[in-house]
Order: sequence, then structure tokens, then C-alpha cells
Amino acid sequence: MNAENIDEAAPKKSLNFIEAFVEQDLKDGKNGGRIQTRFPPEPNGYLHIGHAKAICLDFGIADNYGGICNLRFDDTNPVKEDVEYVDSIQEDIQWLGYKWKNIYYASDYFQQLWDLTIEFIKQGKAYVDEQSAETIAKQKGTPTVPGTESPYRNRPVEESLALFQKMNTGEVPEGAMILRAKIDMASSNMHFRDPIMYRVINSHPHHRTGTNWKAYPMYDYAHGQSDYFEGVTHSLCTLEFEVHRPLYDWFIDQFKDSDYRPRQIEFNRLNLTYTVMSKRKMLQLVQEGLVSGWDDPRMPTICGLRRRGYSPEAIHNFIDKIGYTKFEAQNDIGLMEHAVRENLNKTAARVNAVIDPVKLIITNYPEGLVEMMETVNNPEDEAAGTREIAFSRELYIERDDFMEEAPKKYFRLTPGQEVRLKSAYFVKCTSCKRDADGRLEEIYCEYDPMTKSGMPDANRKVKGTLHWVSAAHSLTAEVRLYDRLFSVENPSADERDFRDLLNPNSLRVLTNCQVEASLKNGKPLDQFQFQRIGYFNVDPDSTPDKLVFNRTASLKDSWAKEQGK
RNA sequence: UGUCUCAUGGUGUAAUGGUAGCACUGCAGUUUCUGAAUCUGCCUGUCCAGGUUCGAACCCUGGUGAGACAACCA
Repeated sequence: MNAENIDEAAPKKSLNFIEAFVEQDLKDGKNGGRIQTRFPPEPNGYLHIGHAKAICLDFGIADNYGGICNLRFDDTNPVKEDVEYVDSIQEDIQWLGYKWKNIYYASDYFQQLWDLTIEFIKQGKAYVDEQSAETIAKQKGTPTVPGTESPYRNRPVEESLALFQKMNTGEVPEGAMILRAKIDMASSNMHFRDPIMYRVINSHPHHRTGTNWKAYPMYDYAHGQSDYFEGVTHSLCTLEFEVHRPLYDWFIDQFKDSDYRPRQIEFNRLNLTYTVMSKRKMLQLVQEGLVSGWDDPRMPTICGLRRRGYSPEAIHNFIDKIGYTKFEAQNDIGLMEHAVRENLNKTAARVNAVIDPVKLIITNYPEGLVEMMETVNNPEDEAAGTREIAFSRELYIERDDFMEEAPKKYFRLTPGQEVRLKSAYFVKCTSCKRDADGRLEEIYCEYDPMTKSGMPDANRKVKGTLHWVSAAHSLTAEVRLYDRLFSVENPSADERDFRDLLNPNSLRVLTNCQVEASLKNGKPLDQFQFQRIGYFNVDPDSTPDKLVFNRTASLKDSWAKEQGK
């Protein structure tokens, strides 16, 4: 490459294939240069991290190309839908930082769709089929065997028209009649074998239209037409809809009356290792009480991640890292953890907490003396400032920060080895006391008064640094790490830090967690492990299943231990 | 024995006819007031076989492998 080209080449940002399509459409002058997308959830569950991937794309494309993105609830099946979900979906999208232009509901188009369908039937392109679901399924054939035509296929238009009207009055029981498009029972694409356009549902009222309608349009019909009504230019969806695209286009062609046409483009859905993302399974976890709700921190829902301490930025970072392609991928949960660490390391305030405390007594430190030690709130953000924490003769440290007989690479407290107490002094262990069962009760050590933080001697090299709380100044909290209840009988935080715990700050936390749940059929649910290292959002109203923990040093150890290494 | 889609290190992704690059993981080292984070280095890749071309991850042909499709779900 010669010198002239370098300047042009350098800033070139690689596009994902969808952006490339959009740019090509723009270049071709399609749809008058308009860009419009939509995020079309069915309100039948809470949004999860997989939806976040779609949301970032739908809203992101609109933002990047000066277009608009609407929120549309695909509420064509009242059996599964509920306003609870409508509300939570809106909340979660907003939390992610996106603003839709308009909110639409597929149910808003029921009348329009109905009128269109009447015309469609009059043209002889659809018929009412009165066969049972089983019969129809049988006649459909298989992917390799052509289907057979329904005996009702060529019934008079007037008859279909009259029956279609009846389908919506309530006199037709569910399952007795459906409206089918007359296409091709021998098509190699199963979706063309006279697809169902309308079915009767009168067992459940619709969450918005109540009992006004008894006949409801199916996805394949309603979705494309909704896109068309709204002026969507790029209808982005996941790979499993690839086979539906020809039908999507077919229905558009039947009704379109201008040059404008929406275009469906598919991308790969998010598959996260160790993570259950099926709405059906998540619903089961909620209904059977295996989790505290859709926002249980172990859930991969947006609200669960929010409670777990993920920030919208962290989720955006993660989505940016994984990309959009045409093939199924397995995304490592580690990548998501990396994204959240990257973000929260810069923003989360740290506090001290001891989970499994053991008393550390500094034998040469004056009894009754209390020194206030200054410590930083966030080592990666000077603006976060400092706070003071009380230091005294008797402290608590983490039980596994001490080993009487330590292996060579153990950098924490062990007899004869000097370590730093974070923001305080260097101490050297002299001895320890054990109870009759050999359980560690107290550790004794001596401090070096010349090594207080900030003093010249504090620059001396030590291998290890430990966190601690002052016994007399600490408070006890009952904390739960996900499914594990840690009842800390001894104080777990100094007073100052305990107040921090009640602040709505993101805090680091250790979250080793494995859940095994059983499904109704007795088969074990995929063993899933929601998070190894995580962060927690602590809010004042929260129940005590929150834990603050400022140490990351031993995470690798504890994880290795769990793996039996 | 159909139709559609896809195939790049362990994983995730770039390169769209012109030097296979980036990130995560792993390993090694560095640094740090907690072994995290940071920083550095290393390892590892174009599914196979032909063809077109000066040149192929990319275009063509044929294999192989994977996923989606047979809900009155979306």
C-alpha cells in the first residue's frame, strides 16, 4: 500500500454485515433513503441478555444512520401475554439507555388486518378450513414429502367469507376453524403449504383489546404487515426466521401498493455458555419458586443483571465484543464477565468486608488506641475521593488469608512473613491460637510503627496485602451470595463501610454460585452457573441478599478450589 | 434422503481478489497498597478436493460437516 492510501485506510471501521446491507440500500436510494427499524417483543416474559443483543442492533442501526426505531409489542396471542411483561419490557429498554420513537402494538392493527383479510378472501386467496389440527398437520406432509390439499380448499368464496365472520363472533369454538392462505401444498418450503392466517382464541381475553376479538392473526401474517403499516425498512430478526422470509415477502407482495417495501434480515441469536435463556425454563424457575423472581440476580434477564450490578455500559461493551453474524455461535460467559469488570473497575466504589472472619491481634499496638486511616474509594478513579476507616489493636481478617504452614507461593499471612494491612501498617505473624478441634481462633502479630501508609518505610516491598476491619468498629450483616446463605456471626464491616453498603453504589462481590434445579418431568435442568465473579448493585430497599466484598485477590484460588485443582 | 442458511486459532470475530488482523481464554513475565486490574511476550486458524487468476479465506464446481424448517407460538 502506498503512502497516499494510508490516510484513507486507517480510519475505516469494519461494518457488520447488516450495516453493510443498510449502507448498500442507502446507496441504492431504496425507500427514499429512509431507515426505520423496530424492536418487536412478544409480551410473554421478561427481556434477557439475548434480547439486549437485538435491542442494541435495532436501536443502534437507527441511531447510526439517522433513522428511527419503534417499540412494537407483537401481541397476537392472548394466551401467553400479560401487561406485567409490557411494563417490564419498557423499563428494561429504557434502562439500557434507548428511546423508541413510538410504541405500537400489533393489536392496534387488528381492524386494519381484518379488513385487508376480507379483501384477500374475496380475491379467492384464502379459505376457511374446518378440519382438526391433527388432520391439517397430517396433510402438511414433511420437509421431504409434499402435502395434500384440504377438501375445503376450493370452497366458494362466499362460504369462506361468512365463516370467517363467524370465527370472530364467539360462536365458533377454538380449533373448529382456521383461515388459511391458498398457496402451494407441495412447496419445498413448509411455510408455503397453505399457512394459517387466523385462528380462534376465546378462552383468554386479550390484555389490551379484551374480548373484542375472537379471531387472532398469526405471526407470519401480522408481523410483516405490521412492519409495512409502520414503514419499517429493515426488519431485523434472528436466524430461525430465515425460512419465514419468503413468506414474509409473499404477504408483503399481496398487499403492497407502492415502491416501499420492508426487508427482513436475520442475525445469529445469543448463546451464552452455562446460561439458560429459554423463556419457558425461566418461567418455570419463577413459577416453582426456585428463584426469587424474574429479577433474581442469578437470572440472565436484564433486570436480573441489573440487580447483579451490571451497568448498561457493561452490557453494551459485551454486545460490542460479540458481534452479529450469520452462523450460530457459543459466546463464552467469561467475555461478559470481562466486559463488566472493565466497566465497573473504573466506576465502582470499594468497601471493606470480611466474609469469614478470624481475629487478628496486634500485640505491640497500644490498647485503646484508635487511628483513622485514609483509604481510596476507587483506585482507578481519583475523583471518587477517600474515606477514613478506624484501625485498632484487634481486627478481623479473612480466615483464608492465614495459613500456619504455607506453600511456597502463598503471599498472605503466615508465621514469619510480613504483609501489608491495606491502608495501614505492615504486620508480621508471631503465633496463633487454636481450639481443641484445631480450629483457628486468634492470630497474633506485631506491627511496624514506621510502616503506616504514606510513611517512607511503607514503600518497602511486601508480597501480600490484606483487607481487614476493626473488631470494635465493625458491624454484622447477614449476607447471601446467591443461593448460599452466609450467616456471618461476627462483624463483617466497619461502621463506615457498612453505611457504604447501603448506598446505591456498584460494589464488587464474590459470587460463586451453582444451581441445580429440577424440572417437572424429573429430568435435571441443565446445570447452570450464572456467574463466577460479579458485582452487585446495592440499594437501600434491598433485602439482605446483598454482599459487599472488596477483595478479588483470592478469586482465582477459590475458583480453582471449586474445580478441584 | 427436500428447501434455506452457514463453515477463519480453544472461543468470539475482522479481512469482500492483494501482507490472515483484533479481542477473550490459556501459558510465561512485568507491575501494583490484596494474587484482581494493568502492561509485555508466546501458543494456536482459513473444513476437504478440484478449478478460474499473476494472486483465492473471498469467485466457480463437487464433497464433508453444522443449524433452521413439518406449533391453530412468536
